[in-house]
Amino acid sequence: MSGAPQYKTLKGMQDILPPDTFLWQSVEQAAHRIFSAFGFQEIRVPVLETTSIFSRSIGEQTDIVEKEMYTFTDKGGRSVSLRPEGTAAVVRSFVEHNLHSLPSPQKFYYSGPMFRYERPQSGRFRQFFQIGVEAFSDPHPRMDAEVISMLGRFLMAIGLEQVSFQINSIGCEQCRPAYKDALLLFFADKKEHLCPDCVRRFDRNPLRILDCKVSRCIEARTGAPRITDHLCQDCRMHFGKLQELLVLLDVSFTVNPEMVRGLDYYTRTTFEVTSKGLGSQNAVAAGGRYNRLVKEFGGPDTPAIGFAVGMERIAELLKRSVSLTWPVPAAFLAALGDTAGNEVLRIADVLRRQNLWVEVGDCHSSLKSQLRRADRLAARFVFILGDEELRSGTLKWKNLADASQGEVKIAELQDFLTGG
RNA sequence: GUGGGUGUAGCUCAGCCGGUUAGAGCACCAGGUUGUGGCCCUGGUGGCCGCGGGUUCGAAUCCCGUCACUCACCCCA
Repeated sequence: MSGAPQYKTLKGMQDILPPDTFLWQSVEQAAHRIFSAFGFQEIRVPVLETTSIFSRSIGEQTDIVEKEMYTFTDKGGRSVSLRPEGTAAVVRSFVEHNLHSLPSPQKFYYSGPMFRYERPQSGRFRQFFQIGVEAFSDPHPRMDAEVISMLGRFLMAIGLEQVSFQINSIGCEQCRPAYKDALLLFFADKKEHLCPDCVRRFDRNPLRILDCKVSRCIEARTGAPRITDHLCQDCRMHFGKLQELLVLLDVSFTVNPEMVRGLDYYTRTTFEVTSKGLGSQNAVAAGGRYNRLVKEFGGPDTPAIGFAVGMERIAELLKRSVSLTWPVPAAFLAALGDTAGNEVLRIADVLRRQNLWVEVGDCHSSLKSQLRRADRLAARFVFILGDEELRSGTLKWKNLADASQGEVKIAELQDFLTGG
């Protein structure tokens, strides 16, 4: 064998291999099933977009835009970027194709790879997969509740129940500025008690001080004003109604006024689903309402709400509770000699047309080695075709699990396999 | 971008106070007489001991550098 491989995946990128891919498929199928029941339809958007689509929506000042995007100039001299998240591109598509003219509300889901140039760590990759949803045109908290409960149903469907929902409202353009001022006022004389990161946050994004993990910052922020106490009338009613509906829909949650989201475009409702035991990257899904983004993209004034779930993190959690299973062949056809080898190919073709997984042995290998291969694949049945069987038009069958065996006519093989 | 940890066979690891041809388990392949897998036995394939330099008679082992992986910070799904 060769030594160190010449080519490897880039840092932060990974191959998803069997049997993991089977797990991924089942998660994707569950998403399609659950989301469809809520009226969400799939949308597929490019992974590459004009850079400004992301910088404008996510926020020029955010880390994502400032230092984490895969941005380059294409051969036409345009600045393009691999998408660091899905919402911006879906909003672009919504506006570009006038999707507001579809029956309202317009509900979409998508899945695919996202890219951020970050230092990888547990649960964090440079290419990572998200399944996301976006619902447009409904400003009512009913839609917030629908989207959040759908996320809950999805996580339940895939068997992920040891998670906690946290919700918050970060207000709107009416009430958030005043809250920000209150926060700045509160921290103004406590600046020297804050960690260096938070001193920086004080100027750039004071809300972030609220979820700093440094103990002296936690101390410094006791008694800090809470966003939930500074919401305007409309935002407060919206948030209250949402909680009422979540209770009605049997979604258990906690209100976390200190939860801050990283993207600039959120208004009012934000939420996050976390799981213990994922290391520090413990969010498996997150989202929120963004009522101004469509308009900012040149579309009609359209409210919207969405979320994204992190596939790698979900898969990681599921791998601990579900044992990964490989699919097994329905039949392994062992043949002895050329004539039998040909016949077995013909039989395999007939069975495969019925979508049965059939493997064929090497007719020039010993029966022993063919059986060993069948055993390794854990085939449900082995069928043996040699000179004797060719003469009588039969096959010897063997059940590898209990070593039982018998005979079956070639013509009746299909019934044998599909009948029971 | 910052800090810690780790790099020996496909996988999990031993060897590491320097000393003969670098090991184990698992996995893989082949045999253990005629057309029967698993279990067992035997044999085999497979390592520039991450890479480069230094110290030394001699380096997987000590030193320096570098790269990769990993965890954490930052940030986030």
